[in-house]
Amino acid sequence: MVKEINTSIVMDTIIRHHSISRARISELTGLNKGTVSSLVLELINQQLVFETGIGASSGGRKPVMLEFNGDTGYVVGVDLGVNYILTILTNMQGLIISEHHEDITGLKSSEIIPLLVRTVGVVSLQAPPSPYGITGIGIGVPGMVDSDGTVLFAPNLGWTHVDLRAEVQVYYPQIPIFVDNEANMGAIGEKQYGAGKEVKNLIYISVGIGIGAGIILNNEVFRGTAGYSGETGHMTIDANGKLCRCGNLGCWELYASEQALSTMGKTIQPDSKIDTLESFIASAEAGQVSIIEAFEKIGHYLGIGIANIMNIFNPDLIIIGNRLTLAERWVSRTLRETVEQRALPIQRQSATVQFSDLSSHSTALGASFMAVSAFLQKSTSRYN
Amino acid sequence: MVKEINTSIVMDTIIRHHSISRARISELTGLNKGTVSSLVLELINQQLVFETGIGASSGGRKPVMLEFNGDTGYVVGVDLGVNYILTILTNMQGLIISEHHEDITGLKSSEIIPLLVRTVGVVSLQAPPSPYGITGIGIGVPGMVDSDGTVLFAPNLGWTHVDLRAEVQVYYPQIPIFVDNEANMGAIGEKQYGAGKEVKNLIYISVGIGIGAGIILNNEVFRGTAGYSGETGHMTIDANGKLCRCGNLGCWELYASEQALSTMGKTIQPDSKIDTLESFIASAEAGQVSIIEAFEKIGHYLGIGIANIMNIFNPDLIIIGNRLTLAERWVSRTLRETVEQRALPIQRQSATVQFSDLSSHSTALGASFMAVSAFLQKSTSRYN
DNA sequence: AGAGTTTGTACATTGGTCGAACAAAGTAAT
DNA sequence: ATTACTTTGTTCGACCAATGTACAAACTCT
Repeated sequence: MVKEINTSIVMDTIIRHHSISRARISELTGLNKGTVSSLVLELINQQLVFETGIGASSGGRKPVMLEFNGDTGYVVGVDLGVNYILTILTNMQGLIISEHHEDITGLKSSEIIPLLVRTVGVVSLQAPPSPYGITGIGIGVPGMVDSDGTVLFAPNLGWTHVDLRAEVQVYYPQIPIFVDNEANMGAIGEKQYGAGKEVKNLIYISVGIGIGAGIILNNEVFRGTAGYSGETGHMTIDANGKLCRCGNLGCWELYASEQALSTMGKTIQPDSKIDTLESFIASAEAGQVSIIEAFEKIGHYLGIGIANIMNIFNPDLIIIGNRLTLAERWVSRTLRETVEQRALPIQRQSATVQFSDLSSHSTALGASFMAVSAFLQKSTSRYN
Repeated sequence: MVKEINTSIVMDTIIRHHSISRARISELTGLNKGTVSSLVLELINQQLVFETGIGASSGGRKPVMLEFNGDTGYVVGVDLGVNYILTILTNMQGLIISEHHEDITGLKSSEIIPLLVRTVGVVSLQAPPSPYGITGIGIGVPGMVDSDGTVLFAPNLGWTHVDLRAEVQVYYPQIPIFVDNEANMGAIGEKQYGAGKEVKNLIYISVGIGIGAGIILNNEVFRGTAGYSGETGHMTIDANGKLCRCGNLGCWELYASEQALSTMGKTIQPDSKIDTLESFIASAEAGQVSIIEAFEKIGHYLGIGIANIMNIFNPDLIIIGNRLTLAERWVSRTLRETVEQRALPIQRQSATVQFSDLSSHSTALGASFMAVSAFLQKSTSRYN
């Protein structure tokens, strides 16, 4: 039991430092040299770690460097979007080995899951031979997910109470499957592989058709009591504002998402069929001032909500992800100006706001990391 | 190291169950009977626990019941308000032994600390003889406090960068002192002794002149990266609303605090000197409709912010504390109606909203508990 | 070449939990 | 009352895993 914890600590240290000697692990963790030696031996036997060679001396015997064996197994990460499925195969270090993109516009919900399973199959076949094979599948979904992997409500997919984990599990009975909200997965992705590596408290704001947030506090995802935290899109920012379909007035996402953009677009060009984000971007790139101004307005309103989040959480880092990052160029300035004006000075000092590092891969990478994390936990526990 | 953890577990179990046998502790914790026996023996020797007698048999030998010795020592909790100091002496179980209230309206900040120290002395003298004596002092302050116990900014006291802990420590060099934000202390108080006992995620909303929040997530206070979380009073709820002195527009506390009430009062009766909360309450009790409507409006706006907090955190419980609880009668209805209308249905299902259980003592009790908690941690650790 | 460093392993020691046995104290049925 | 069965709490040896010490190996520096 103590051993499990120590094994985890050693494993984490090796992963974090990429290449490290036993002696240095002992220093960093405070564990005895002998203890480290024996734990490392077990990890090597499990093929989770290997010796890569001799390092540079610091005045004495040269150290034997250890590395995490990123290719000890592979995992699948799925970003199930409103109109696409992005499926990736990564090794244990988040290196993308294979990637598959599928458009699902117009598909019925009953067709989506089989297709999703098929894409998992496609990328899995690209996995090189490895000691552990495919060790897990993670899936990020645009909706509320409970702790059993059931999608309770995904408005933009039209799903209610779909037991996604169970349905996928049928096809892969042996492989652990993890389903979570797309914003949580995005937050995990950024924390692990993106801008949030060095950070304890980060909020990932997923701006697509609506707005959701993945909340990482003290290095762990905070899901709330029932798993429904992060519904920031329905935070009121205008007490007497527009009516949202949720019943509330002045919800943030009515002012600062693709849906807001679409509403603005209708005012600008009532009979145009410019409606997708891509088409707005094209117009902006072509220099259409009214569209650029629309983006700037979106940036402004994003800033208002972000200032709120700063004031409430005092995070290290706020990352803006999902589709609206495509418009960073036009929303960024007003966003930053608004945060500058509106957040408390003391909050601005400690927090950074930035757009996603991993661009469109945050969620898929986060999903794959959930599987990696579970695998490592199992492997370093006694009963595996 | 393992022993410390197990000792803590045993101690917690005893405290939580008030009266419990060794056998039952072993069952509940999963620890071996022999292990529990030996750990309990040490706790008894430390006078933290004692045997209270024989319990009821469940078909075999009668158990020896164990109880936490609440009177093994005493702690002081201070609620430093904007115009009062409330100082209490409690035993280790939060039982108030002595209480002292002091009005500080009009006092200069240089006079406050000596007075605070004096009140601590007054209540301390009421402590009965005990094995450990006064084991700690906790102080809740209406402002931002860093991890060193320095009050960085307390606008309503007019304090900037006051090293409160150090200044009090001078008078009590041997006693550990804990300084934290008043809302954090309130949240701790409610969690430990009030409505939040059974709950993992609770947000305590302190509504006084401004609004602050104490955030408890997964049973622990969440303070944010630099310790400035919970500044919910400056959450924008009206994007184009009134200008706040913080520089932002439409801050929550402009619409839902004593300061909001005071603003409304000026509109209702421009030349009246009815300005304090107490005078508004007196008017409402006298049946003055315009004042009652003002309270109802406050309730409405409180509801808007609370719905936001529900949507963001998905907590088990939201507790409204501090001065405005005095007006519960008039704000409660509109508050609940607004939350009902505005929070997502799924959030309302899992969360409860209520006014403070401990009325005006939440903060002082929370402050005293911080001291208790630190004492127990020290006592159950090896080096004490 | 010799002295001093650093790395990693070997082994006895130690702290602390666990399991099993057992004594003490009770209940329930005959 | 006697007997059988439960439950509680302690004792004691076994065992697991971390620690400290010693030491060999490998290296640097003078």
